[in-house]
Amino acid sequence: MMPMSRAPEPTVLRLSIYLRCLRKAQEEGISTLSSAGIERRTGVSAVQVRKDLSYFGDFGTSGRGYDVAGLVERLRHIMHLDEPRKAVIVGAGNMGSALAGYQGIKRAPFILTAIFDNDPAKIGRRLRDFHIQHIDALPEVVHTECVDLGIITTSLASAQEVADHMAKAGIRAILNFAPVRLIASSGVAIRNVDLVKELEVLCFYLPESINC
Amino acid sequence: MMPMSRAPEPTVLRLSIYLRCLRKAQEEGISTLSSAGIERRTGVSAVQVRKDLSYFGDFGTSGRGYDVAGLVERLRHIMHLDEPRKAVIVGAGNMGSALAGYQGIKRAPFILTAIFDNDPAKIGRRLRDFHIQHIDALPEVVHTECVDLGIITTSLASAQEVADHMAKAGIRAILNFAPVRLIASSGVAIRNVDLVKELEVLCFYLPESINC
DNA sequence: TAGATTGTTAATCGATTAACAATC
DNA sequence: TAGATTGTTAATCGATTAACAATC
Repeated sequence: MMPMSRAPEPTVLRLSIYLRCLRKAQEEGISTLSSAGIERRTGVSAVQVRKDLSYFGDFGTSGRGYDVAGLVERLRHIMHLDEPRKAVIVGAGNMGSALAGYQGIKRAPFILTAIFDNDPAKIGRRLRDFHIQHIDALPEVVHTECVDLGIITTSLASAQEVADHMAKAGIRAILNFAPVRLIASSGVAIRNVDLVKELEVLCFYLPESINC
Repeated sequence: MMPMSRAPEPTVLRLSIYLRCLRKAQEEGISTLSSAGIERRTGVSAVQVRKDLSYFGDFGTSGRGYDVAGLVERLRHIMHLDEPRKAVIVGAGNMGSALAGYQGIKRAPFILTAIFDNDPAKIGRRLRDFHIQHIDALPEVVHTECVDLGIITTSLASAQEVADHMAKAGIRAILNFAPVRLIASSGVAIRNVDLVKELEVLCFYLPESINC
């Protein structure tokens, strides 16, 4: 009935899954999808889909399901993806370079705006479509370009300092690739991509030495 | 008391956190750490730490805490990180290249063994310390080198096919960077790193247009 | 012994699932 | 109307937290 604000985090993660599924359906020319249809395409149970969506409003039609285009628009709005979201990368190493070339981060609504580093040897050098800027220029760029998202691809040693710089510059959301749990400034959302952790967890589920 | 096998997944994820914390403490020359000490260093509550460890055995000493070196060894064993773990990358694009240069994946117990692609133009070319091999060579390499881990950095379009190839070649654990939920062959553990999803979730938690 | 800290059992909390009335 | 499907309330499930006896 009423949009209740506080959705659990697992729900928010699934919204992104639904959005991807609906966009794909849209490309396939499908105009209506039931929660059962979304289950078939995502693996998330139909009742979970309906429950998740119900946190934000009534989007479906009894007996028919959800209008695909309409729900895409609603989800885009709910997730704040209906206007451009500018991002900057700090750390012009391997990972920063890979992300700067990654299409997913350059597609709407995301706009990759600048890349920073603190290594004097790198400043001014070209990386993909960008010139690497000194980290000191971050606040200026964040301010003039209205940057929302900060991506940290520095070494472990610099990550917390960079996160603090970002928060101070006004960035309210950080994606961190350094293998450290950052201490968040208040009001700053942080998500961590921890590749070593992922590999270690996979090893846990691996039977010991199957191949040898 | 008794090691009870079935630990919940959140527990397994935290084991990796504890291991990192303990290794750091070890480097700092700390020989004993209580669950309260681990809480201070990781943010995971002391009772959670004790509960998590209790799934696998009794590792602590009442009144003192945990022997750091001993617990590191125990955790390494529990997580199957006490012998080399060979990994291959499929997809020699930006992300594959970045991972091939990433130290975290080259440090013990991980050994990056080979990189594959299906683009004839790339085969044989040098990438970091490797020569890119044709994907058809995957089963041979997996077999002779005893590869445990497969990392997928291909496009969305190829990811499922590559996952199937990996499973058929005998790889039992896959780390997937393509933005798609892979259908796992039975007995194959899969973890997904979904960067667009991470960015979208961050946007959800972002207030709308603060900087503009 | 007294103080500190573990490992476990019971209580709580939060998310998922089941059941179902409402409605197109 | 009959069939399909939604949104919600109640029941279940699983993980976290609290309480505490055991023990070094």
